Amino acid sequence: MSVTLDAIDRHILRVLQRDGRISNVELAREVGLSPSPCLRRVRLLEEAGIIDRYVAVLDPAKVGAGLTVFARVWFKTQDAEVTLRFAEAVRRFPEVMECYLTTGECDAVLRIVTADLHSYWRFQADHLTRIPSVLSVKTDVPMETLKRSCELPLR
Amino acid sequence: MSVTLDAIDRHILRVLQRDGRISNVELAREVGLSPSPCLRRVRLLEEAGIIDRYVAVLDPAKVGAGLTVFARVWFKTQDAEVTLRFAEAVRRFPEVMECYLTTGECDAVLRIVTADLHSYWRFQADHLTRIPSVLSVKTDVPMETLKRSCELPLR
DNA sequence: GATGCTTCGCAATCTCATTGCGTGAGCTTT
DNA sequence: AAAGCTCACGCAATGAGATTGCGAAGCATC
Repeated sequence: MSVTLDAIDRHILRVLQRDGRISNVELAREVGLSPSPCLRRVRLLEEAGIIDRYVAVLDPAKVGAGLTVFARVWFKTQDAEVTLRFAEAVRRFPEVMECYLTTGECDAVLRIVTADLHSYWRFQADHLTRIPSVLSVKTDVPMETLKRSCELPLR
Repeated sequence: MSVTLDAIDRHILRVLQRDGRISNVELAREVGLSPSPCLRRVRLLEEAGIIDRYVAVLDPAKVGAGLTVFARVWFKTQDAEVTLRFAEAVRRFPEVMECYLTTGECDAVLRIVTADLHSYWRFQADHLTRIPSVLSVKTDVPMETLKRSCELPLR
């Protein structure tokens, strides 16, 4: 199912990326439609998978997830089996927010979220380095987060 | 305003992180409350800033943002002025999804989202390298994204 | 054991989501 | 150019859910 996005669709998506719980009545007003065609467009965007889902965004610091650590991972070997096992393991840990497979310097980069450094080291020792695929881990702790956005650019 | 999260609050947050548009009636059923105290808890979590906001999550590939590139940035100098200017510039670009200031190898790491490699190079040439603070940029293109989650771990 | 505090559930009201239907604009065909 | 077709719009009715006030129950304190 292919949907070509017109200006109104993009306007809807921009608004919903900022406020996913806006009422349809207000959304319609913002994009210059009446409620029913507006809701119809939203439903089409959902069915087309363009809107994947709606989520609540929590304040990391207030739920004990204030620290972001990047972990660069080296694998023991470079085969499909090892990669698959690693992917499965990584999916289980809620602390792992993002995981990318890379070429070059290391084999994978993880963004890991914990309460503080102590929690992180415990996570690394107890879980990360115990994944059978993992040979070694190096960590980077950013001093400051300048930006973290969920809003994809449209056009 | 400090709110201590009990088991029900964490349950609510877990559900809302998965489905930010669940009706209050169904949310109440899932966490084992009646609708009114459930809604009251949600409102308190919002007012306390624990729930920061609600957003629609789009499919990057379907809105022309299929490529993730990590850009490591080196600054010309290391003072507050340069950092501040850089932060302001970075905030303006919707393509920059995340930006971290780091120590060690480079000065900043950016996660940048574009449609494809061609769009990325254009963005880098036209915008990124033209930020006055920026001395040089090196890019890392992950082969594969194994995980990208919005859900913070609770407890 | 009484009092105060907190959080619950119930009920009433009101807003909003949802669906069906008629209308008009734009495009194709003849 | 007119007729026909399609698509998206707005309106209206209905039903579901959000929201608020109020009384009751649990728990701690004194």
